[in-house]
Amino acid sequence: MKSNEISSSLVGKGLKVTPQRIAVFEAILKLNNHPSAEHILEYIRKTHPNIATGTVYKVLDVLADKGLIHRVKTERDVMRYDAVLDRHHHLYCIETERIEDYSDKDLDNMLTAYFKKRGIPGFTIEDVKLQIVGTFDKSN
Amino acid sequence: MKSNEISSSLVGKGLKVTPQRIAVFEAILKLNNHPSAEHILEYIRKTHPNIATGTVYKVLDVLADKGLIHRVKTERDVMRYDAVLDRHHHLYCIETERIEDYSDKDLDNMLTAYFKKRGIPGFTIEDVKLQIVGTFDKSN
DNA sequence: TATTAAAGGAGAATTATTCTCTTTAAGAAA
DNA sequence: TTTCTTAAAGAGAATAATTCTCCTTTAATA
Repeated sequence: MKSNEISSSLVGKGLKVTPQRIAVFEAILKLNNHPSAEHILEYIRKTHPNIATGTVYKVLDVLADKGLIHRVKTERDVMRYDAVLDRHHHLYCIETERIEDYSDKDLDNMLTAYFKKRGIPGFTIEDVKLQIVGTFDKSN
Repeated sequence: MKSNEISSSLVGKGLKVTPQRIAVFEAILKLNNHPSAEHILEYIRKTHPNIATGTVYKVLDVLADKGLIHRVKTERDVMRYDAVLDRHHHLYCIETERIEDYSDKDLDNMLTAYFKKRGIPGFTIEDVKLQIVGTFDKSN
């Protein structure tokens, strides 16, 4: 995603385009392994040394609220972030703190069909996300 | 689960049985809607007014590490806890911070069969948990 | 009952995040 | 382009959850 595409998606959500917002968005795209706010800050400060910590948190919040990024949570860790590019689930490594995306169209279709047929009484489903917990093989 | 059963499960994990550990475990069982550390503290202090905050956190940590309870995370919220009684998933309400358990044997069987057949290259699956996001119907 | 390693208590410290208040600048309008 | 308005950014204090340190107590075992 290029800088002007980022601008468009901000405008599309009725948000003002600012250098800080573009920087945060670019950082999340670049740091593609679910960076924390701190990772993002560290990366951005290379090019924007004076950006305020609170600004990065505010930008992450507004981007997440508008659905441009996702908040990802770990069992132990602080909040982490994820650009919303396509539907995917997450692989969580028990041993390390590694998180990877996992996309699986067949799985999604199966789940959609399942819940369409069954539903959950008293609850309207918006989204179903899998947390697949386990370990990455040593060779990785 | 009675107090002596809690004791047995602690012993079974090689843990010493202490009044504090029993109190924390009992609180999680009693406060069955995924209490936070603060909820647990508040509840325990009724009967154990002098328990140290750090003790509760340490007990939660050791119970979770030994697999006697689960850590549950919300998108926005602090860590919350859950007694491990059976396999279940979670319903997250977008509008409120409500979290409910969702058990579904058929779903579990379907997922187990799916991943048994397909697997994930380079990853050994230990557990698959669903986060079902949506809204509870008004009548609830 | 004496021993000892594990666990608990107290409170300071840390860390991620939010808040408050002021200043700046993006985007709309003149 | 300049002006205006309001959203956004900056700075840093405040907060809240959690962890740490160090000392004391106690559960389990001999």
